[in-house]
Amino acid sequence: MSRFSFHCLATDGAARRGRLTTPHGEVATPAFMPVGTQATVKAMYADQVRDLGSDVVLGNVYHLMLRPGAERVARLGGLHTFMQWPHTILTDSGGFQVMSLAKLRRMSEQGVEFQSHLDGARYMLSPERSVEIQNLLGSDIQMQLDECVALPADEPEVERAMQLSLRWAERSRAAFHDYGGFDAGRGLFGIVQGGDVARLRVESARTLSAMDFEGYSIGGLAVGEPQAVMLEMLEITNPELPETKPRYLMGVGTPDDIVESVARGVDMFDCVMPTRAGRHGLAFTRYGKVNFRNARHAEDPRPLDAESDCPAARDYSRAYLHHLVRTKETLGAMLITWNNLAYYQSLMRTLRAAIEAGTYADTVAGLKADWARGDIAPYQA
RNA sequence: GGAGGGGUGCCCGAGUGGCUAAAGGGGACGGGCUGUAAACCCGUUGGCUAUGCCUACGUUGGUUCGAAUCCAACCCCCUCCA
Repeated sequence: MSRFSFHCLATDGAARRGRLTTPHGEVATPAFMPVGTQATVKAMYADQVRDLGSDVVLGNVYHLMLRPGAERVARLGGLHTFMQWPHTILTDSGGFQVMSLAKLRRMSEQGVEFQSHLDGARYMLSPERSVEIQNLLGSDIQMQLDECVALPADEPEVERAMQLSLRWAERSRAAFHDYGGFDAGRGLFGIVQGGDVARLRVESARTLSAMDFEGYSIGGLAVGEPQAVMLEMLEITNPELPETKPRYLMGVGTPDDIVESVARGVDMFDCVMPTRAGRHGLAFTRYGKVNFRNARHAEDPRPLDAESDCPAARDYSRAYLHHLVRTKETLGAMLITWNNLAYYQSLMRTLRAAIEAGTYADTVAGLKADWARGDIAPYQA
């Protein structure tokens, strides 16, 4: 079993090509990590997710503590065994639910009291309990409990949440040792907060850096602010983080967000975009987005992308995908999710190769030109 | 032949005198989705020479200041009885 480690293999400007090692394998960075909140990447087999080139998937403390319960997962052999994913797992601490379930929680210095969205039962999630749960699950890359604030927000509110997150970072760090995460060779990431306020971002990043985490997450972005603001925050934050540690931009994003963030030194991403949008009939391709609900696909016999390696894109007609989406058939969600994750992972391969080759800027320019060109011409029968 | 029930916008369906171009579904058309309370959510959906007018609740006629709503006749559909 290997311990958590990170090595930078190449750089191109601020962009970094790296390799992250965890007890469950290696992760090529920049990496996109599919979201598997409830111990499944929705509409996908674990083997498929792996075959597309995913080195990591996410799980979520909040959802898994409610069902099936962290202790139960531990009794069943841990999350890797439970969900048939023998590779690296990253877990979110529940910090995002502080924002997304704002109406169902109460904050205190001690932690967050959630009222379950399932049955109304009350659960106390402290920084210590979150780390305990992540270790019960057997997570390789763990997140401190933090408070994620939706933007726009007033500066005092952003600062309060950021300072609280720093205090929780210290408690999480201690708990990570107490619950055996460090000894097991796992990693714990501190989470930079500070909203859209440069001063707060810098203070958060510097304070966390001094705590010597295995990696650093950048949270509280893509939560309502324009992309330009997010990118500006990255430019301010990343130079304050240790060069020797991985940087994870939480919850981001669109293909464009990803290429721009990699250019600013981000190593890891996760986002529900490819999976959720896929279930909703929206495909991501090298020539932009394709909305399969639209009537124009109804009699188009062409595949989504004849040159793709993914069967979902290569072997099925657009007319069929349109039909499956229209009829809300499960297979439609499966195929488009499959295509989307295939596209995202191929994009990440492209970015990694470009950094190695030192051609990142040109490569991204080419990608953007293709996206801007849009979908292939309308079908003429 | 008799008794009862019913005909509403693309479809189903609510509405039983004015607040009704007509609830709610569905369908159709489009948009959104960023550490997943999301196989979900949100718009639009009669026409026009548009702060108004026209057409429209089976058909025709009537009552009324005003009718999808009340009355009459007729045409269809359903159930039961002969």
